[in-house]
Order: sequence, then structure tokens, then C-alpha cells
Amino acid sequence: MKISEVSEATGLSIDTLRFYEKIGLIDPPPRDAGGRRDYPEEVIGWIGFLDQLNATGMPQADRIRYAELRRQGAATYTERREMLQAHREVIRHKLRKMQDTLALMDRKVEIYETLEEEERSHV
Amino acid sequence: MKISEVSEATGLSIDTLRFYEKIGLIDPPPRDAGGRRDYPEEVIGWIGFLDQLNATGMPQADRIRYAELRRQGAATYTERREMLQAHREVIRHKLRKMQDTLALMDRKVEIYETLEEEERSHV
DNA sequence: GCTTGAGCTGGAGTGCACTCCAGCTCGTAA
DNA sequence: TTACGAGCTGGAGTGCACTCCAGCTCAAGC
Repeated sequence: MKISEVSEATGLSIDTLRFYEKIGLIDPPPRDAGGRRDYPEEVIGWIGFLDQLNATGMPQADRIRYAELRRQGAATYTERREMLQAHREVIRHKLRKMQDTLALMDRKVEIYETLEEEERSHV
Repeated sequence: MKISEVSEATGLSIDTLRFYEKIGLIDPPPRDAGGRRDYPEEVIGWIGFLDQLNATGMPQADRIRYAELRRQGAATYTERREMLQAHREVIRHKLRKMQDTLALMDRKVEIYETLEEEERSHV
């Protein structure tokens, strides 16, 4: 896959793809005859996963660490599992906070509706 | 309340409190005889709310906008309600993505457990 | 064979959200 | 009465995560 196709498929900009490669989040892909990156299809899934880690607040440094462990293969299964378990707890915590805030938004919206009603009534 | 007390109570640093005042997230509190900030107790609740907006990903600019509307009183109820409703949708969306990622973490942890088991067995 | 467009590199620049610092004042305790 | 600690101001600095740029190469179509 050409870099433009990967960009299209993942929603990451071409610059971001090269940046991710530079910092070690994406393996340097093979190059074609003209020296251009030729990504394997699998990179799409990997980027999607990185994106999920990102969207749930895993810091860059941790994602880089995970990518590094992944490159090292079977010897790092345990450490990778532990990272995911730790991140799972972070997500659970955020989830609870989000749910609380969502409930608060609901209450506040109702309060504002009442206040707007009052404003309208004592014109 | 002294700035150190507010810092203590909210978990924001003293620098951040002054920074929030500068950008308009917190109303400039009255000063004591010596020119030091003397915050009303209510600021704690307001900061807690700001914190929730923050933790659920509302950008600074939007929080500033909300704070500004709040200062303008009853005339801005509708706009504030609309902001909170919009943010509620953002939260709902994030919540779904988080739940998906949580489920993925669960699956991946299981996969790693299986792989670790296999590694151990064919010593 | 020349133009066009995609891709390349190394490095500089950006925006957000703080965080730190120098040098000052003020109130309290020894 | 002086030493100390808390707080003050304006402005510079930081870290993260990109984003942009100049100047280059290469392949393909006219």
C-alpha cells in the first residue's frame, strides 16, 4: 500500500504516518524501486489499534513501549499483557468518571430548561 | 479562602489557579488588605465542574466560552444548555468507544494468556 | 524529453495547557 | 526588627503530539 492509501484508510495524515514511523510506533515498511514506502496491509489494523489506545488516553511513550515489545515477539507476551491490563483499569476509571459527568450533564440540562421556562414566564 | 487552600481542595496547582483566572475560567476573586486573593467557597464547586468538563475532553476554548456565558447570567441559559447538550453527545460517543476498547482489552488479555500458556508448555 | 504530481528527507514551527522563574511585597512569629 | 514564608506580577519555558516547509527525486503521461 502507498502512504496515501494508508492515510486514506486510517484517517492519519501522511505526515503523521511518517512521524509515527520515526518515533517507533509503526515499523519502517519496505520501499519500492523508487524508494517509496510500500506498507503491508496489516498496518491498517495495527494503526486502528494504536488509535484506540490513543483515544482512550494512553500516552505516546506507552504506545511506543508497546510497539517496541511487539517487535520483540513472543518473549514479551507477559509484559504486553500487563500493559493492557493496566490500561484496562485506566479505561474503567475514565468510564466511571464519564458516566458521572454524563449524568451531571443530564441534570444540568434539565435545570437550564426549568430556568429558561421561568425566564419566559415572568416576562 | 486563600489560594493555597483552594489548591489543596481542588488538586489544581497555585500556578494553574492563577492561569485559569488569567484566561477567564475563574472569576478574579476579591483581594484581602495585603492584595492577596480571597476566594469564595463556591469556587471549589465551579472548579470541580470545570474539571469534569476537562476530564471528559471539552477543549479549553469551550470551557472559557462557558465561563464567559455564566458570568453574563440569565440571558445565556439557552446557549449554556446547548453547549452542555452538545458536550453530552461527545461524551456518549467517547463512552461507546471506551466500552469497545475495554472489550478489546479483555479479548487481548485472554489471547496473551493463551499465548503465554503455549510458550510455557513447549519448553 | 519535459512537465506534473506523489513521495522523500531533515528540520523548523505550532497549539494546547500548563509550569517555572526572578524579583517584588506583605503579615506574622521569634 | 528582622527573618521567613506565602503570595504577587509579567513573562519565559516546557512537553506533548503533531504539522508544515524547502528542496530534492522519481515515474508516468503528453
